[in-house]
Amino acid sequence: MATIKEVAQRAGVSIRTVSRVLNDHPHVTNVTRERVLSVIEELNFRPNAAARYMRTGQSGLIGFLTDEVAQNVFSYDMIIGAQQAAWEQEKLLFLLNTGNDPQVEMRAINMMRDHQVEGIIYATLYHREIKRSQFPEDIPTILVNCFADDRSLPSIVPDEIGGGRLATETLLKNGHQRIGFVNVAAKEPAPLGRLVGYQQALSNYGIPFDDALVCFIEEPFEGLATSTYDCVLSLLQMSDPPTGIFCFNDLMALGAYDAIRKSNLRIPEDVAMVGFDNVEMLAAQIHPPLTTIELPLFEMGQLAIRMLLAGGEIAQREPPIQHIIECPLIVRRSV
Amino acid sequence: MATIKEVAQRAGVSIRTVSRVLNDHPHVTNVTRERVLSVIEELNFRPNAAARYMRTGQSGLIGFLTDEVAQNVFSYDMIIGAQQAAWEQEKLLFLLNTGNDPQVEMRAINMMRDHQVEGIIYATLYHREIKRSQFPEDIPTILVNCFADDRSLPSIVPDEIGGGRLATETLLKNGHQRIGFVNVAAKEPAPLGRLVGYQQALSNYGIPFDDALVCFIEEPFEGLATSTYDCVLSLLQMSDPPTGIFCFNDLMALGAYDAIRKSNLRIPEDVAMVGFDNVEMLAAQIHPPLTTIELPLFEMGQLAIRMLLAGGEIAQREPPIQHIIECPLIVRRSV
DNA sequence: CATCTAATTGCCAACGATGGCAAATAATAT
DNA sequence: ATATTATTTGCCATCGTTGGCAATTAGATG
Repeated sequence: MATIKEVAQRAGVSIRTVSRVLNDHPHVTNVTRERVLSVIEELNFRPNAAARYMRTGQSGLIGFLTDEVAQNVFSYDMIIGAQQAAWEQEKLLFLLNTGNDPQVEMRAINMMRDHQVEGIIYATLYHREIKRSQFPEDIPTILVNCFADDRSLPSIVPDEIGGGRLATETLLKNGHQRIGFVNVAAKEPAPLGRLVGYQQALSNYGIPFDDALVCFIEEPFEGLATSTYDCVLSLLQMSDPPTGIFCFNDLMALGAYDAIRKSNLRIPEDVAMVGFDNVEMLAAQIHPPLTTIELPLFEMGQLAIRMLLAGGEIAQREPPIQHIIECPLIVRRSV
Repeated sequence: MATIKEVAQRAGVSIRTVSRVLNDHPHVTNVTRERVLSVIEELNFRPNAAARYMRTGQSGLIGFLTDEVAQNVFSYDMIIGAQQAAWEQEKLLFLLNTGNDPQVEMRAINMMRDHQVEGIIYATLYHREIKRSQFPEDIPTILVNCFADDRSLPSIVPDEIGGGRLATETLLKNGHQRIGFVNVAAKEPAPLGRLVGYQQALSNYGIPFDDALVCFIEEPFEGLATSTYDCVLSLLQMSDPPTGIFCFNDLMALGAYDAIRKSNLRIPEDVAMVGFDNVEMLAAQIHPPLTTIELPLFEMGQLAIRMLLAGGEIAQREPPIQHIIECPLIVRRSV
């Protein structure tokens, strides 16, 4: 690999002059500049980023740490969004999935630090709280889909309550009065928040909350669709069954579809469905295509990088920004 | 961030001694070593990777380039496999998704080169041929799910023929004689290979090939499940309909499921199904769970990194290794 | 033609770490 | 005590790049 020294030699100038050309500094005659440029082309020279960092202190590197996000299809869009935003500013992204192992997490952060990342994004699969103390004080850090226990780090999280409300109101708006909600049992912001949204929507429409219409799927979540199937089946066997069902996520909606069909009911004529997450592969492909609330993962990843790179202005603001991202409705054909 | 110089100063030794401690070199008394170690701890010092690279030439960085892999849920496991293998050897992975834009691809490769990656993995979403000329000569490169036009780069691809054969034989072994194959129409290794495998399996069982049983879904592939739905429906309306169906991928199997149910047939009692890809979220969640052929993406990603890091031994072998990875059968309940 | 200013170019010291070699110190033998 | 060897430590150049400052060259003016 050619170095600036070789370029200088070949062009018959000093390395200082080459450096001037590289960094668009003044005080180089056009003829010299052209000559240098052509040698650069000829040798296919590119400045060494590590050496450049040594002088400038700018590594151009960002760490993207995830607990198990990268393992899960639901969330890959976040990484793409981040990568794209990084690309726009000529930054490179280190991807590291820790599997939510604190040991691995620590080593990972150390590795990132070794490589002088300009900042770290930490993204979680499930919306949850994390400990501030895991993260170094001296590296700008942005949280995605999670927030620090003491709120001392900027974070970007989805509006669970708003999403739950929007899903429910979508059904209400279409005339449904009895609305089932298949939730999960975890005490986390997503199930908790969406339930609040569900209740808010009902109350907005003056409909009393009936807890017989809400069921909670227990962990483990492996057979999520199957558990939902059972749950929806019993919901439909009530004396006064729901005509609309809101599922905690799209995968569960898949199980709900099966249960509804099993009960010889049609979607959306007999039972309307709204999901959550907008996993394209599922929601757009099942029959009928699922109306769902989008978790704007791409935008969240993108925003994270942009906030990070905005540096002083945004990332360092006190108190740190807690971004709550709206979750839009994606209308398909299940309502 | 502390430097080696500060550590040396604080410990009352020269930087050379600190360097010796850091790199486990001999000729340091235990008491000195302990003292240095404690200062390192105290200052939370970690050697600067860029500076270290400058002397050693080892960046510890690997570029993971994808065309659109990272955009697609089908392929995410590949990245995780790669990242995990890199982690094992203390390497960091740059993830860059180019969206299959040659311009972006070139810039991406340049950026990786700037950062002195020790190698590049290039992975494609669909199994296909790529041009050798896009890639630099002077950086070890390994292809995943694709191969170079002149076979001059090591590559790792799935055994499409074997997978197609295995899928078909799974149905044959279960007594099915009329087996439908819903393929896609592209002239690429995957559809072409799986069709060959399908034919081989039939011939192994002495069953004549009937092209009325094979259909080809045309691009665009957006409504893939829906197109498959139509296709399977007509397959089932034949005078001598198939009792087993092999789908090009799991998503299409989703459409096939709908068609089979629509025809008032049961899976697997009336019609057995085999998919391809083993997309957990689909295959394990639909009802009944889908028996499918696994595309071992995790292993492919892992192997790519391992080959790269094995360096001289494997990566540089002439002619370059063309790894063909077997696709195992995942038995669930649809056969 | 000498002088002065402006425009261009080059020398060199950093950045943080490593490793060859020399120097200093300690341990042993004479 | 001195000489010899083994052990431990330190000085310094180096990696590729940038930027301050000095040096050179060209151009303009008296």
